[in-house]
Amino acid sequence: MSKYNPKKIEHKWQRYWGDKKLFRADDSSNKPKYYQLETFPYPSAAGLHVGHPKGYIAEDVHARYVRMSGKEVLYTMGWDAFGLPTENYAIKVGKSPQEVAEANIKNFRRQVKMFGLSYDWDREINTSEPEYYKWTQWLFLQLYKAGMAYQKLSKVNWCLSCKTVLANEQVLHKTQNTKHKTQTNSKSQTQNLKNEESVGVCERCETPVIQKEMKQWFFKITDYADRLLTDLEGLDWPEETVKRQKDWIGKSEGAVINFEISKYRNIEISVFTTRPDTLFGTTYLVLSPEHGLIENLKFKIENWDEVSKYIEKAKIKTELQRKEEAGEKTGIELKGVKAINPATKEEIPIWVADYVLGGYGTGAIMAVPAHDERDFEFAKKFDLPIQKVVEGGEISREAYEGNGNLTNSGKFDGMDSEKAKWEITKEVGGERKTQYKLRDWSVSRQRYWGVPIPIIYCHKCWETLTSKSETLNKFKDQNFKFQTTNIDEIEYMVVPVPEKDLPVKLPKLEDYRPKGVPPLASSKKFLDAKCPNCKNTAKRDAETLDTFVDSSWYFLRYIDPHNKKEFASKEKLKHWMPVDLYIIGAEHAILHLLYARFISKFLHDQGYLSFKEPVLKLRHIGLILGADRQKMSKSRGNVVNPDDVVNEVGADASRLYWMFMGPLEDAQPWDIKGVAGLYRFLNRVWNFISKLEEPGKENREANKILSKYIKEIGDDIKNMKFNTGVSGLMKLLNELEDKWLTNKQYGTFLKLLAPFAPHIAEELWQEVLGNKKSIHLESWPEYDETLLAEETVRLVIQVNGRVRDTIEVKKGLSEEDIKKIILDRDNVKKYITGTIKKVIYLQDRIINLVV
RNA sequence: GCCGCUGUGGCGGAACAGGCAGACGCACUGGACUUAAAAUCCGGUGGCCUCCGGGCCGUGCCGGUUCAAAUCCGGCCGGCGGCACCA
Repeated sequence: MSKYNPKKIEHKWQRYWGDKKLFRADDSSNKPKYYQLETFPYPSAAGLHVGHPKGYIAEDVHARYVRMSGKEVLYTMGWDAFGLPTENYAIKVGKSPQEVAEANIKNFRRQVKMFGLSYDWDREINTSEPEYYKWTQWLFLQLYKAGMAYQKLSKVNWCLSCKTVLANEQVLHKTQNTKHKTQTNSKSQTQNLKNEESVGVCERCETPVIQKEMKQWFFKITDYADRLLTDLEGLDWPEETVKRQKDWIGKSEGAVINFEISKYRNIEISVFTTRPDTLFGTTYLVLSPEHGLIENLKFKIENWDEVSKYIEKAKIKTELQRKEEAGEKTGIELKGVKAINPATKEEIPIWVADYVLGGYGTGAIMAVPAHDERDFEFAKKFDLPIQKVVEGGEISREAYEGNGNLTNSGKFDGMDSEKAKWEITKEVGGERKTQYKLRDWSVSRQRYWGVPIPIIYCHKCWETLTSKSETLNKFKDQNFKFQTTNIDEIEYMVVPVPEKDLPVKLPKLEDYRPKGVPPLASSKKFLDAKCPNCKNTAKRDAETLDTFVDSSWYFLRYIDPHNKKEFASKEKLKHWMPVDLYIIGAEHAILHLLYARFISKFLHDQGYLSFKEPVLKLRHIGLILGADRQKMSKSRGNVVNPDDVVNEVGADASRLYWMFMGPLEDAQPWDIKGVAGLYRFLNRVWNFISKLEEPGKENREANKILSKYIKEIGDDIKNMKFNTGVSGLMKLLNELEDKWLTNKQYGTFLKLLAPFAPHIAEELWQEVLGNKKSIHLESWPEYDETLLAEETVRLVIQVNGRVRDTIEVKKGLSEEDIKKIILDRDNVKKYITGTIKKVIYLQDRIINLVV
C-alpha cells in the first residue's frame, strides 16, 4: 500500500479537472442555477496572504456541495487590477503599471490555483483589460446620458509640493509631538494622542496637505437614496451590514424653514431642521464657512476682516483635522446683520462656525441650545441665550434632546412636540423635507492606472452652441442632457465619446510620476482628440475613474465575459442573476456593496436588468490574525504566506485547516501547529483502504453512523458552519475506525469528504475504488431515515435540576415508560428523599424529577 | 462620544430553539511498538476535595427569571471593529 503523498496527487487532479473543464458553468443547463460570488482580489505585489484563502476555500466547499446537490453553479474568479498601490509600486520599482499588474496577476493565479478551487476559469476577467473597461466606459456613458453623471467643484486633498491630488489613504496623520514608544499602557497612549495636535501630510514628501476645490465627475447616487434604503428589507444579509448601510444613507425627516434678514427682507436664510417644534427656542443661526450668502452680505458685515480670516482658515482644514477637532467649537458672529425668528418675530444673531457642514442640508442651521447638545456647547462658549421650549429634563449642564410638551411657544404651549413639528412648520410657511447623509459618488481620480473617462471637451462646439440654436437641437437629437464646463478659464462643450469609439484605450507613458497635472495630460497623443460632434480639434478628459466603478458591475460581466456586443446578454443575465451567495470581507460592507446596488438599480431602470437587488444572500469572512493576535501587516512582521503552508502539508490538509479554525465570520489567530492534526486526519483516511470489506458483508452499524453524518455534514455546509463540518468528518472517521467497510460505504464517506478535501477524495475514489468518473460529478449521498430512527439515545436524569444519572434508551418512549425504568435505579433512589412534586420530561433528551 | 459585535480549559473552538458545559482538534502527558528516536496506535487531561463510591465549584463580574441559564432579563467591566459635530 502506498503512502499518502499530497504533492503527487494534487497537481495531477487539478490538471485533470482543468483539462476536462469539470466546473464549467453551463448557460443552457436545465438544472436550477446557483450563482456564487466572492470578492475578486486586488492583485498586490505582496501576493496572497493567509486571509484570502479563508473565503475562497469556504466558497469552494460550498460550491462543490451545491453542485453535488444537483444545481448548476456559476463560480469563477477575476482580478480587480486597476488602482493606486500598483501604480505607486510601479513608480517605485521603475516599471510600467501594466508589467507590474501582469506579474502580480500571474502570481495570484498560481497561488489561487494551488488550492484546487473549482472555478470556471473560462470566465476569468481582468478590469484593466480593454475588453473589460470598454464596458466600464459604456456604463459611464449611460450614466451621463441619463443625467446621472455630472461635474462639480469639490474639495480634494492637494499636496502643494507634489502638485497632485491625494487619496485619503495617502494623507498621513502626523502628530506634532513625538510618540513615546516606551509608553506601554495603551489607555494613556490614546490619551496622549488626543492632546497632540495633528496635521495631514503627504505620504511622499511630508508637506502639509490642503483642501483644494477641483472640478470632479460625480455619479448621482443620491437620486437612489430612498430605494437603496427601502430595498434593504428582505435581503438575507448580516444585520450589522444592513444597519451600516442604513446609517450611511442617513435618512432624516424634518423641515426647511426660512429666516428673513432684518432690514433686508428680500434675503432669506434657509435652514434644515428635524426639530421644527423647537423653533421658538431658536436663539441664533449658524452658517457653514462655505455658505454662499456670506459673500453676498459682505458689505453689511461690520467685522468682515475677522470673518473672512475665520472662513479662510476653516476652508483649508482637511477633513481629518476637522474630525480631530470635533467637539471644540469655534466660530465668529456676523456683526451688523440679524435674522428674524419667524415664530417669535424677534431678532437673533447670525454666526459662522465650522461645526455646521457645508455639504449637508442647506449648510445653515437654526440653533436651539436648550435642545441640541452642540448648540448648547456653542451657546455656553460664546455666551448666547438659551431658551427652553420643551417640558422635559433640567437644562443646566446639558441640553434636553427628548420629546415632551411645548412651553414658551405661544399658542403651541402644551402641544406634544411630535405633533407640534408639523403644526409649527405650517404656521411659519416652512416645508416638510427628507434629508439624506449620502453624498454623490465622486469618481474622478487624477491618476494613471485606471479607466480613462470617455469624455471629450470641445471649445468649438461651445462657441457654436452659444451662437446658433440649431446645434442645440442637434444635441437634443442625440438624447444627451448636454453639459458645458470651464477648464482654466476656457469654456468647453462636454462631448461624450460615441459608443462605437469605445474603448478609449489607456496609453503607455514614458513617465507615470505625478507632475501637477494628471499623468495622462502629459501625453499629447492621448489628450488631442477630434471632436465627435464638429470634427475639430478638442481634448480628452485626462483623469481616470475610481476603481470602485470597475468593481460595481464585475459580477455582471462574469455572466457573459466574452460578449463583444453587450456587457452581458439579457437572456444570460436573466438566467443567472441575482447572485445567490456573496462572501465578502466586512470592510466592503458599505462602499462596494452600495455602489454595486446603485449600479444594478440604475441598469434596471435603463431596462438592462430585470432584478432590483443584485445580491440575495451575503456573508462576511472574519480576518485571519497573526500568531500575536494582531492584524497581519508587513511592519509587524507577522505575515504568513500561504505558499509555505501548502508546500508543507498539501492543499487538502491546508483547506481543512482553514475551515476548521473557527466560524467563517469570526477573526482567528493563525497557528501553524494546528495544521498537523488535519494532516494526520487525512493520513487516517488514506490508511483506511486496508480495511475494505468484500461486497455483501455490509456492516449495518456503519450505515447508521454514515446516515447520521450525511445529514449533519450536509446541514453544516448549507449553513456555512464549515468548522463543525470538518469536526463532523473527524468524528465520523473515529466512529468508523473499528469497523470494516464495503467499497460502497467507503465511497459514501469519500463523497462527504470531497467538498473539503477534493484531491484525496478523487484519488481514492478513482484509483482505489476504481471509479471511472470524477467524484465531483457524484450526488450528495442520501441518508436513511429508518436507520436514524433505530438509534438509541442517552437520556439524562436530573433530580432537582442536577444530573444524577444517565440511561441508554430506545427513541420515543413515554414519560410513564421512562419513570418505570428509572425509579428503581440506585443512583436515582438515593436522591429522592420525599414525594415527587413535579416531573419534567423532554422525549429522548431529559427527565427532571422535582422533590 | 455614539453604534455594532464579542467574552467558554494551556490554545483554536463545540453546545438544535433554555435541557449532560468543554464535542472535534492542537499542546501537554502515561503506555505500547522500537536498540533508540521519529511516525503510528491505546489511554489521560477545567479546578478543588475524596473514605476512590463519589462530592462541590465552574462559561468576564454582580443580581434576577426558571424545575433547569454559556444561552433569557437588568446593571457593570474588558476586547475587537465601524462612524464621528449630519442639524
